[in-house]
Amino acid sequence: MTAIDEMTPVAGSDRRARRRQETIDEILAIAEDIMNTEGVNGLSLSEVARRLGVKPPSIYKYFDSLMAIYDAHFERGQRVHLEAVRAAMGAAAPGLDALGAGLEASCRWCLAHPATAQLMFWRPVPAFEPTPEAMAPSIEMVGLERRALADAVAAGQLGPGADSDEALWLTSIMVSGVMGQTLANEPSLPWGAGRFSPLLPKLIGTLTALYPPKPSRRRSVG
Amino acid sequence: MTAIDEMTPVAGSDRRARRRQETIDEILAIAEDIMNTEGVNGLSLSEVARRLGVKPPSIYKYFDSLMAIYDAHFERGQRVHLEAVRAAMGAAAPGLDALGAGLEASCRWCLAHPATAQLMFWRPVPAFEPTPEAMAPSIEMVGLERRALADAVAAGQLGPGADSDEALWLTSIMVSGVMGQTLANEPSLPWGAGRFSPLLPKLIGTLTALYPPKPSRRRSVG
DNA sequence: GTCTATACTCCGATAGAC
DNA sequence: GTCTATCGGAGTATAGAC
Repeated sequence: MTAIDEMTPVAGSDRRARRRQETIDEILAIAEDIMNTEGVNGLSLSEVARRLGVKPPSIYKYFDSLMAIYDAHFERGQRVHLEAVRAAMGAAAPGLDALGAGLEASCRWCLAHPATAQLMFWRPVPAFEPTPEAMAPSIEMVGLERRALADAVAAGQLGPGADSDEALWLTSIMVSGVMGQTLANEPSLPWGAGRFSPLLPKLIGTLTALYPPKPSRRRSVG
Repeated sequence: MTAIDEMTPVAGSDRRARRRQETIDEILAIAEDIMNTEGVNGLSLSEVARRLGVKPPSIYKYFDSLMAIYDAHFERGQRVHLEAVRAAMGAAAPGLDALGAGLEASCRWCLAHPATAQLMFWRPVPAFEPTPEAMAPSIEMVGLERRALADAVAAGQLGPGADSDEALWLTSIMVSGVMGQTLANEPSLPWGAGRFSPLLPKLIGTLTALYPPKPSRRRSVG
């Protein structure tokens, strides 16, 4: 539930540009705080200004509109979330391990950024439509998961049917289900506690039952 | 996406009381329409009055506040949803069939009433806390599912571990995942179409892999 | 980049006449 | 049970002085 803090590097090392970027970062962090406490729809330009210690018109020097703040936060969320998942997958063995590690990292990140996760994955603000640029990281995200499934098939951990859109959608349903129930019912419990989050590994394990590998020549099975 | 229409029977057959109840029903139907088009948070007393053809103060003759409208709609949603699930389960064979039929009926109902479902299961309005009376049907709902799991164990369709809280939570995760992905990504497709809703039976089927029945003396296996 | 001032629209809710 | 009138507040956004 801490705000995304990201030291955005600034192109020219101009002091003014750096100061400006800091203000933008601060606005986005405040916006996330507001959404976490007031709900995603509770974000307002006026409240951002109030907490930043300026008057509402000043915000327009940094963002064109309230929706622009939503969009910038959405884009940043997608990007940081993607990096968290990528790092977790990279630290695990390719295949099922990487898939499980990535999905757990995704859930942990969503639990730490509940409002951002809702904005990204549940679209509770009808008036907000993310720009294509903001959506870009999510395409890469799908690619990561797809590759992990293919690796699992290549390693003999899953049957060939797992290298498919269907398997991808099944995993997204499982993660979405665990996250949805966790965020709605026990948002303040740490990951691994409560009724739902401990069940993620068991759910991912069902992929093995859904796409059983050929029993011959499989690697690393206990 | 049609509004819940419910002919609420009125105690005394007084004409005035009947007319009043009709107005209340109409207000709730309008409220659902507004939430379906403007988002759950987009509900406003003024808009209800506008569509009903009266001035905002008149609404207060029927509901004490905006939150009272949320609560009445929440309570009605829980009740009607429960009845839909109960009917579907009652028409199926006890055990896994009834469980699957109930969960599918639940999903179909949620897809037909997306805003109500979000209000009931995702709580997107932070200022709204349902009253205990409004929550009551959801307890009965859990009982129905729990009984179906127990029946499935008794019938030898699932192993004894399925008569458990864990199995209950797993099914709720599966349903929540399918519904969340469907409502967020393909809310206007009919049930059974698209990427996610066709996968519900497959997910429920994984219960058999998670809680395998004793291979002896099982009934009705293909 | 900050501010004041302003224009505008919307909201929930209440008082009191009819 | 309807209305008018009103209160008090919220919000987004722009114009223009400094």
